[in-house]
This record gives sequence, C-alpha cells and structure tokens, in this order.
Amino acid sequence: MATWNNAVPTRKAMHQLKREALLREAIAAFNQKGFHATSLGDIATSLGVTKAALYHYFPNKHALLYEAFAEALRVGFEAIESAERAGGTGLEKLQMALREYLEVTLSEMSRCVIITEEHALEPEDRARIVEQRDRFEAKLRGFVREGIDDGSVIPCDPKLAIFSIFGAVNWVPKWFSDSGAWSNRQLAKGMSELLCRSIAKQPPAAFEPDIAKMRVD
Amino acid sequence: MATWNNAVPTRKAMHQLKREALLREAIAAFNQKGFHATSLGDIATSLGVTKAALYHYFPNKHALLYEAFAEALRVGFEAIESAERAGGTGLEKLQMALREYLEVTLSEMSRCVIITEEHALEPEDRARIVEQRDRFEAKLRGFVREGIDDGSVIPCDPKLAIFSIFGAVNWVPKWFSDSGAWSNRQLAKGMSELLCRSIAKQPPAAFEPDIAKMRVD
Amino acid sequence: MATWNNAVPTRKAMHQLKREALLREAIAAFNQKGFHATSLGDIATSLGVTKAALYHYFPNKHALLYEAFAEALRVGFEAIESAERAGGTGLEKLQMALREYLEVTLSEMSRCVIITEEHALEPEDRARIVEQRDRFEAKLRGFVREGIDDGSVIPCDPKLAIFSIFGAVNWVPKWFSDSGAWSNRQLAKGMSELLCRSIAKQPPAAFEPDIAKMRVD
Amino acid sequence: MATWNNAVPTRKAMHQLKREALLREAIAAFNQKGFHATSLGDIATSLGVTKAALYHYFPNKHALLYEAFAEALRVGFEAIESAERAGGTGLEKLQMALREYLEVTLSEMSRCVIITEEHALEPEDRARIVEQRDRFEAKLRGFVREGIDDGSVIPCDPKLAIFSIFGAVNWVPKWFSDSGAWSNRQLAKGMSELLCRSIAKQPPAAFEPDIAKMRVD
DNA sequence: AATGAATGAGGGTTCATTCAT
DNA sequence: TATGAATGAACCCTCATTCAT
Repeated sequence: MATWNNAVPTRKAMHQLKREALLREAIAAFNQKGFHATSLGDIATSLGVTKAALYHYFPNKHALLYEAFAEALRVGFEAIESAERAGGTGLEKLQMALREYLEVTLSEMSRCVIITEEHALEPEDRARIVEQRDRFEAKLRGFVREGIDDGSVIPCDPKLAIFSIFGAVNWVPKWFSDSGAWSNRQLAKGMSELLCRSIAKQPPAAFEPDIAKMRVD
Repeated sequence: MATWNNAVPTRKAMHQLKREALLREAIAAFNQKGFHATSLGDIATSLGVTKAALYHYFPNKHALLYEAFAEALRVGFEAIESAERAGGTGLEKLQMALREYLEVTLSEMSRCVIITEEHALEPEDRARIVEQRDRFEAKLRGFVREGIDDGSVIPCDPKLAIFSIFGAVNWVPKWFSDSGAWSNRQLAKGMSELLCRSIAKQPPAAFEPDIAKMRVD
Repeated sequence: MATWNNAVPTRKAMHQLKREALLREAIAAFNQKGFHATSLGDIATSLGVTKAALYHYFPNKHALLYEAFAEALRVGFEAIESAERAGGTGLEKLQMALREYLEVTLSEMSRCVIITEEHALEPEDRARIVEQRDRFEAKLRGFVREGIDDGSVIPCDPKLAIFSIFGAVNWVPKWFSDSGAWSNRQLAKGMSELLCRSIAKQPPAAFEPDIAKMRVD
Repeated sequence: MATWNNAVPTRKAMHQLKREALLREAIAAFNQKGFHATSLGDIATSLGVTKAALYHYFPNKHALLYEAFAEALRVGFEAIESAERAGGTGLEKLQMALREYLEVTLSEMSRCVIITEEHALEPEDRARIVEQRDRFEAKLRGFVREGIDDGSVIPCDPKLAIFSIFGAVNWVPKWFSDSGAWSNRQLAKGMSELLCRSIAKQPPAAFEPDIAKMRVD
C-alpha cells in the first residue's frame, strides 16, 4: 500500500492539506475584513490559484464560513470539557476554559475566533451554529453561576458577564498579531486572568509577573 | 423672513431631520449586518424612499460610514472630557468615561457603537478616523496609567486592558435591545462597573443592587 | 392629469412598452436557441441595453420564461373559449381552437409558441405551468372525445392525437418566418385543417384552394 | 491471437461498448433536458465515471451531439431505403418510412429522435448535418409529391405536410416512455398511420383495432 | 483507462452611482 | 426633492476542457 516508501504524501493527504490551508486563509480574511468584504478571488489569489479551484474543496463560499464557525465551536467545547475535567471552583473552570479557547484559537494554525457575522450564514447552517453557540454560552454562564454558589464569583448577572467576556474575546483577532510582543500562550493566560478578575470575589492583589509586565506591540 | 408663523420647519430644518434619520438607519443596519452586507437599497426601503433619494443627503455610501465613526468618536471625546472635568482617581475617570459613552451611544436617538469595520473606510477617511481613534484609546490608556500611579488600578498593561474593554463595548450592539429588560442607563452603569472591576486595585466587594440583580432579557 | 397634451407617453406606458419588447425578444431567442443557450447578455445586446437594465423589468431570467409560458397558455385558453362559444362538432371546435391559437401566437407580436422546455422552469413556476398546461391539453382531448361521440372524429386515442398535434404546433417556430410566403393567418388556417384531417371521420376531399396551393418559403 | 478462449471481450470491443453506452446516455439526456442544460458531469455521474473519462471516447461535447444527429439521420435514410425497396404508392412509402424510423429510433438500444437543437452544433458539423437533413426531408417530400401524382395523397404543399409530421415525430421523446402502455412498435405503427391520414386521399374509415384502442399511459 | 486537480471563459445577479425628468 | 432608468464593475458559481499521475 505504501508507495515511494511513504516519502510522498498521498493525494488524499494533499487534498486535506490544501483544504486546511484554504480554510485558514479564509478565516484570516473573514476576521480581518468580514465575510461580505472578502471575495473568493482574494482568497484564491492569496493561495496562488484560481477561484474555480477552490470549489474542489468547498461547495461554496458559505460553506467556508460554516466550517469556520464549526471549528471555533469545536475548540470551545473542548476547552469546556478540559475545564470540567480539571475541576475547581466555578471561577477556575471559567478561567481555564477561556484560556484554552484563546490559546488554541490563536495558535499558529490561526484557526482564529470569529463568532461574529453569524447573520451571513445560510438559514440552515445558521440554525445549527446558533444552537451550538447557545449551548456554548450556556455552559460558560453555568460556570459563572457555579462560581456564585461556591463563593468564587460575586453576585452578578451571568448573562452580562459572559456577553462582556465574549465581546473581549471576539475582538482579539482585530488586534492580535503573531508577530507581536506576545505569544498566543502568553496572551491567553493574561487575558483570561484579566477577564475573570472582573467577577472574582477575591481578585488577586496583583497579576502574575507575566501580565503585569506585558506590553502589547 | 418667517412664513407660516414658523409653524412649518424650514427647508433646511427638514433636510437636517431627514439626514439624521438616514444616518441613524444606516448605523443601525451597519451594526446589525455589517457595512458590506448592508445595501443602500435596504436602507432606502426602511426609510420608505428610493436609493437615489439618499444621495441628496450623503455623497456616497462610505460617507455614511464615516459619519457613523465620527459621531461615535465625538461622543467618546465628550465622555472623556466629562470624566476629566469630574476628576477623581484614574479608575474613576475611566469608569465615568465608559459609562457616559455607553449611555449616549445606546440612547434611542443614536444607537451607534461601531468602531468596528474601519477597514471599510476609504483611505483618506480611514486615516482621519484611525488618527482620532488612536487618540481616543490613548486617552483611555492614560486613565489606566494614572490609575496605576495613584494606586486605584493594579499594575497591568494598559493596552491589553483597553483592548479588552473595547471589545466588550463594541460587542454590545450585537445583543443589546431597546426592548430588553434593561434601559441604556442601567446597562451603561452596570457594564462600566463590571469592566473596571477587572483592573481595580480594590474592587467593590459586591455590585450595587442594580447590577447584582440585573437580568439581561 | 394630461401633460403635453398626451403627446408623450407616460413613464408607466414607456415601462410597459419596454417590458413587452423585452419579453418578445426573449421569447424569440428561447424559441430559436433554447432557454439555456440564450444569455441575458444576448438579449440585452439585441435591445441595445445592458444586462443590468433588464432587471428593471423582470426579477430574473426564469421569470422571462415563466411569462412566456403563461402568455402562451393564456392565448390557448382564449382560443378554447372562442371555440366553445362558436359551438359545432367536436372536430370543428378543435380545429377552431388550433387555428386561433396559431394565429395569435404567430402574430406580429411574435408571442410565439414555446410549450417546450418546461424543465427549465423553477419548481414552483413549473408546478403552476404544468397544472395549466395539463388543463389545456385536457380541454383539447375533450374536444376529441366529443368528436368521437358526435361522429365527427374517428375512434382513436385522444392522447395520441393531441400529442401529435402538439408536436406539430410546437415545431412551427422552428421553421415559420414572418417574411416567408405565408402570413400567420394563412398558416393557421392551413395547418389546423391539415392537423384535424388526421382524425376527421369524413375528411374533406380536398383542401381549400389556399392550402392546396400553399408554398412554404 | 485469441486469449482466454475469446471468453473476454477484447479491449477494442470494450471500448466500443462503453462508447455506445455513453452515446445513448448523452442522447437520452439531450432529449430530456436539451443540449445546453445537460452537463458532461451529469452524463458522467449517470455512467458512474468522471467527466474526464468521457474524453477517452469523444473529443468533446459537441461530438456527442454530432453523433446523435448522425445516428438519427442514418436511421432515417435506412427507413427511406426500406420504403423504396418495398414500393407502393407515395403514401404507402411515406407511412412505411415513418414507421420504421420511429420504431428503430425508440427502441431501447438507441432512443434518439432529436433533430432538434441543430443550432447547438459547431458550424462545420452543422453544415454537414443540415445538408443531410435537407436531403432527408427532400426524400420525404418526394414521397408526398409522388402520392399527389399517383392519387394516394390529396393536393397540398409537401413542405407544410412534412414540417407538420416532423414536429409530431420530434415531439415524441418528450412524452414517450418505455414503461408506458405502448411498445415502440405499437407506437410506430399507430402514429405513422395517424400522421399519414392527414394527407391521405382516401383515409381509412377507421384505425386498425390496435390504434383505435390504444391508450397512452 | 481513469482520476483529481486546475483553469479560463462565461453566465446570472447585485449594487453603488449617475442622470434626465 | 424624489424617482425610475441605466450603467459598469464586481462577485459567486458552473462548466467544458486539459494535464499529470
């Protein structure tokens, strides 16, 4: 079954690689310019191919957006599971989930963030995504509520808290850059700490050295 | 010079009124769907006129976006001046500025938060807006720095703090609704408190009754 | 209400005129080359305007096809009513209906024939058209059945008879030309006679002078 | 030279078989949806192969259409020769030719009637096909003229007669189905009788039992 | 012989913008 | 002031065709 001693990637592998490169490129563009302002022509040119070539990997432009959302949510749910496995107070879980979500999301793969622009999805896709995203948000609100109960979080409206956090997180791709002063890991750590502090019952007296001295480009 | 006993608005006044209605409608649409996804036809239809009619009030679509940004920044600078006039610690100034910005910005007359989508601006407009926005952000970071110096804010990177806050603030129009459980005043108060708590040296032990009991629809 | 002494057509009238010209052009092209082989660009060029201009008169290409069908069927039903009003044997009614249908359909308005290519219709439009066309065919078969009963038509399968006639009729636009040797009236008369003769119990011993001497270009 | 005891078809034979299957599939699709509405992808999928595979058997899409026409005309000329060999009055020859043409053409092996859509042919192919088709029609008109002379056909314009008949014949694939109530033989017989009756000097007083009782699905 | 990849041309449609009325 | 008509550019998508494997 192995040809060329497996030195050459199979066609299937090639296909997968290209598909991923395309998706990354698309996500980056969507994040930067928005879905409607991004033309397939732009993406294709960036990849050095023709518009038509893209259709080998995705049935249409909306499918790219859908995959982007799906990917982000997949990461989100994994982050939540990690946090649940790790245990701790509600606040600790929340912080850990945020941290992992940000870290993966901003990793070199650049799988980015966008939970923005769901209005651009096709009705069916949208229904699926919204359903998942609602579940995702509900989980996070659950952590907040847990925290209120176990005393790690001050009384507040979980919805407001999560909306605020979501806004901050979704805003990251607008300013974060791989080449900036921070790595994705540093940012994920610092930011999750910062965000959680807003609702922590006993907020740390100071940030860890890392974040206290951080400088965004 | 006065005709009809001034019972009828002058042509100039009428023009101004329509212009404002148009701008509000545009801002609402941009906030909801984004600049590129909003067509002039959509806006015109909402206003009960024709696309062509809009050109009596704005030279082109980008001008609408420009005005929206300019308006938001105008409100922003006013909020900062208010805060400076009021005085207090760095943290107090920051909180007050955020509060006023949110309150005005979400008032029925001019729901406009968007500092998003600057990429959609024409190069010249963009330069002007970016310059202002940078000054705006710098002012806010200044408050943070002041706070660190006067002990009201814990040591942290002002850039990171302001980016987080900005994200949360810009996200508001995605979920805030006039008809929701909160008024714009309530939200402005609650959210500014919440956001500032993330960097406060001595965060309040509890939120004021208002926000502790708030429920977002 | 009348301006310029009604010497200039109103905008509405202009609109209607252009719309009709467009529809005629489209029908002609569809008849000649088929729906899919006809591009809106072709039609627009023929009319001396841009593709985009067409969208002032029809929402999309399929709408043109739909209108063409609808128009043809409208003519068909009118022809049937005429025939029913005129009365006579089943055969006479059939012949009269065919004659009128052909005559109007090939008139200078060139509203042509196409009952072909219904597969190109959008599902909804198609359902509506097929329903009507079925009723139309049923009416014609009804005439055949009447004829069999009243002795004007020899026993035969009405479906087969009508299918044959339909084929002959729908074929006409492929070869008929305004500039040919026959007028639309002559053709309508001759052809309806010829077609009905195939199922007439007592077919005329000879065609009227007209058709006996007809010469197609 | 014979391997496997000739139990396996030679490569050449395989090629030929596939080529024929492809042509049949193409003709069926063209008949159903028209040339332009049929994509090579459709055909390939029906055959369970890829678009690219088709190019092993035909140089391009137009060649498929050309072959379809050529095939139909070949059948047509054979039908005419049969009729001429059989002899009889002009009417009898015409009827026989039509009958054979329909019968072969609708047999399962090569359902192909299309003399429609010649506009879709490449200029050169078209010239060849049109030339042949004109000769074919001329032959049929010749039978009509013979019939007028020998008294089997009433005086009429042969062109009109043949056009009518052609239309009816070309329409058949739109409604005929293998699974319907009639076999291709029955239909060929019934329809040729029906069509010829329209110009017969002494039309049969009744159709043969077959056609009188025929019921199209 | 057959495939997947890629292309270039073209088609339908949208939209910001201009203009005569 | 407001409208309908018209345009040209851009965009998404399809498809016949070619090519390396």
